[in-house]
Parts: sequence; structure tokens; C-alpha cells
Amino acid sequence: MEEKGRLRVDRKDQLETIRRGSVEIVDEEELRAKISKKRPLVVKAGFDPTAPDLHLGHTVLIQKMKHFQDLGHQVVFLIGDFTGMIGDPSGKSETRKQLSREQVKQNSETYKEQIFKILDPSKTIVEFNSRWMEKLDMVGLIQLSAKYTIARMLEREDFKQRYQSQQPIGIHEFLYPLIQGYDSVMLKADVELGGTDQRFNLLVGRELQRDYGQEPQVVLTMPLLEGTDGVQKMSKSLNNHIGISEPPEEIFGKLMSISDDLMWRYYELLSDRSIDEIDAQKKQVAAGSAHPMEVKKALAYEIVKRFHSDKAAQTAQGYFETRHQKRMVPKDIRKRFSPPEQLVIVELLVSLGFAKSKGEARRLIGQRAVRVDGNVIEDVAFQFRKKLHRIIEVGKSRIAEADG
RNA sequence: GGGGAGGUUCCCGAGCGGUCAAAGGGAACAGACUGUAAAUCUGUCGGCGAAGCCUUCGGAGGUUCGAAUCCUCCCCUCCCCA
Repeated sequence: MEEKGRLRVDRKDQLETIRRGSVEIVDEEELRAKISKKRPLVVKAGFDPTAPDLHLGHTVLIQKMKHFQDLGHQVVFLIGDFTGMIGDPSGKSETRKQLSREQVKQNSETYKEQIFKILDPSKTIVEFNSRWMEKLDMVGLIQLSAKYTIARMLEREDFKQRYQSQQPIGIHEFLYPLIQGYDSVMLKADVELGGTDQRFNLLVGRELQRDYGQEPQVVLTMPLLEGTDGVQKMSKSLNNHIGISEPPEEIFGKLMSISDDLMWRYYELLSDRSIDEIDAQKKQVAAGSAHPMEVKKALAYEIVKRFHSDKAAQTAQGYFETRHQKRMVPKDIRKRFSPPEQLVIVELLVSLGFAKSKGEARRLIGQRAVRVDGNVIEDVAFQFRKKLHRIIEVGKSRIAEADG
């Protein structure tokens, strides 16, 4: 991290840093020219305010912003609070629900709190596109709309697919790329960053900027990080995400559960380690001189440290080793509860949130997934007694300890 | 404005008067196996319960002993024609 803080003025070094992990740069020649101007470039990345909890997938992009920031450029974290009311369907095959003004506002605040775990607040401009979008009147909107055609809109993969599979496309959805492009015009962006799913929108920005007499922005796309399932892109709604605000133990545990293949992907996109270093590790694992589990632990450690602290990472690793490797109950259990004198196990499971319903609790017991003080519970009518029992577990990750 | 096809449980998708809480797949959860890996295999997967009962198949009514399945009206989506 320390060496990243150093300003790199050398053009070649800059390009190398900028290129790392990226999928595409349109156009690299233009980027070189812009860098040669020796002034801080305006680097824009837009974020949809619908997901107030940042996860590792988002951080791929934010890391890239950090790179630019470290190189001395001006990073603009643009919260699409206005576009959020439209709801970009990109990446999903259906239209998102529209957000209320209140919701958008609330979500944006949460965003702001989180990004500064990575970015330097003093070097980051946080902007909201409602600032100029609210001023754009009907005439302006029509003029903007006139700059693009339906045929060209339908070039966008998502629209094309929905059109072909007879899924609905709202007219207002066509405004999304236009507004995003208009944002670039208003910010006079030199570079816009985005995931590969944003490619189309980013390119629209270039064209609009040309229309408005500006030099078009350079578009840099980053890969979409796969979620913990290793197949679909990381997203909260697919429940395959690792949130950066999650407890250290949780992040550590989730990272350990990813497949070995996916681990390399995460190294490449999330780690601060150099590509050479990662390749070397890969070879060691292949040769059997390094254990994949140890390599994975190092990754989990690095990530937890980044979003929490070195100490938290140590604790998380200790917790993991006790809980999952030694299969013992760790000393510090996060979840605590105050039980009544005695309570039927089924109800306890529901009140702890370990089961959604009594029926599910019963099923879990039937599956021998419930333990009290280490003993598997088979009787649905089992009574949890305050004086006799302490620790209740469901499966590997749900665990709680009684107070007193 | 006219004609046609659709809206099913978290998602996709069967069902088309009783045997349907609703096939199949995916996700999820649990168990086995392990490096808590992944993959694989097995099981569970609306709620309350002992049988049984209750709430679900876009919405509201209706026909029927009985409806996700038939009828009427309404809402929503897609396609074609104008």
C-alpha cells in the first residue's frame, strides 16, 4: 500500500498501473496523449445508489480509481442519484424498481461512508448527478434525446437481448445511457471507468462529448468480479457477495469457501500483490510446494486487513482456524442471547434467527444439524435450560452463546 | 383501433376441473466427503400441527360437490396488423 502512495510522473509507469487488470481501454493512444498534458485528469466513475452496501465486486473499480488517485489525477466519485430514479437495468434482464427520492438520498450517504475505506477523502470529489440533471428541462431533455437513435440504442447487448426475447424495455431506460453520457459532458471527464457491462454507456459518453464540442473521454473497462459461486457476477441480489462492511470473521470465512480457481481471480483483481508474485505462487501450488489453503488464507488476511485492520485479520484467521479447521467452539462468540429459564429448542432457533420458521427448525433437527454444547439434538421437544446449557449451533456458521 | 400469445411457489419453467402445496432445473440450507475448499453424492426446501388444518398459482367476482385449471370483468407484458 505504501509504495502505491508515491506519485508516478513517468508516463510509462502510469500506463502500466492504469492498465493492470483492465479489460479494454478506448483509446490507448488518446490516453497517452492526455497523460502527456501533465495536468491532473478528471477521472469519473459512476455508481448506482441502489446498492448501499459495497461489496468486493465494486472495489475492483474503486481500486482502479485509487490507482489514478495515487498517480495524481482528480478522481470524481459520481453518485447517480438522479439516474437511480430511473434504475439502470444493465446486467439484469429486467427493469429495476424505481427508487424514491428519500431512498436514494439515504443510500448515497451510506455509499459515502464506505468508499473512503479505499479512497483518500481529501483527494476525492463526491458528486451527485442530480445537481445538473434537476436543472435540465424538457427542452434540454429532448435535445439530448435527439442525439441518439433507437437503432443505436438497440446495439446495447442488454437491450438487444430483451428486445429479441420479447421482454419489456421502458422508453425511460433509453435515457439512462444518455444521462450518463451527459454527466461526462458536465464534468468534462477525461477518463471514465466502469465494469465491462458499462461499456456501451461509457462509449455513448464519448459521442456526446464530441457533440458538445469536447474532447472525448477515454473509456476504461474493468472485469466484473465473479461472486462466491464463481459463476455469476458478484451481486447482493444473487446472494453471492462479500460486503466490505461485514464482520471480519464473515469476510474471512466467505473468502475461504471460494474455489481454488476463483482464488486466483480474486488475487488478480483484488490483491495488491504484483502479477509476477501471483504467478510465482500459482506455480508453487501447482508443484505442490505451497498449500492452496495457505495461499487462500493469505488472500483472506489481506482483504480483511484492508477493510478492517491488521488485528482484526489476525483474530478472524484465529477464529477460522479454531472453528473450521479444529472444529472447536471459538472463545469469542459474536452472537449472544439471554435465554429464559427454559425454552423449547425449536422456538429458540426461530428467535435467534437460525431458522425462519418452526417447521424449518424441526427439519434442521431432523437433519442432525443442531447441536447444544457440542451434542447433536435429535429430539424436537428438547428443552434448552439456562442452568444446564450454553452454546447452540446450527451447521457450521450459525452459533450463539447464552449469557449468564 | 383490430388480431394473437402470456402472467404459476426465491428465479426459470411444467401443469390446464379432483390423485396439486403444485413436475423438472437452478439458487438456498443441512449431512457425507474434504483443505469449512471446489466438484460429487444424499436429504430438505409455504405456515401451524399427532392425524389434520390454514394461506398460495396477476386482481376481483362467478360456475361447480370440488378450480392454478372453466366463465365474466379488470390490471400488466410481448408480438403482428392499422
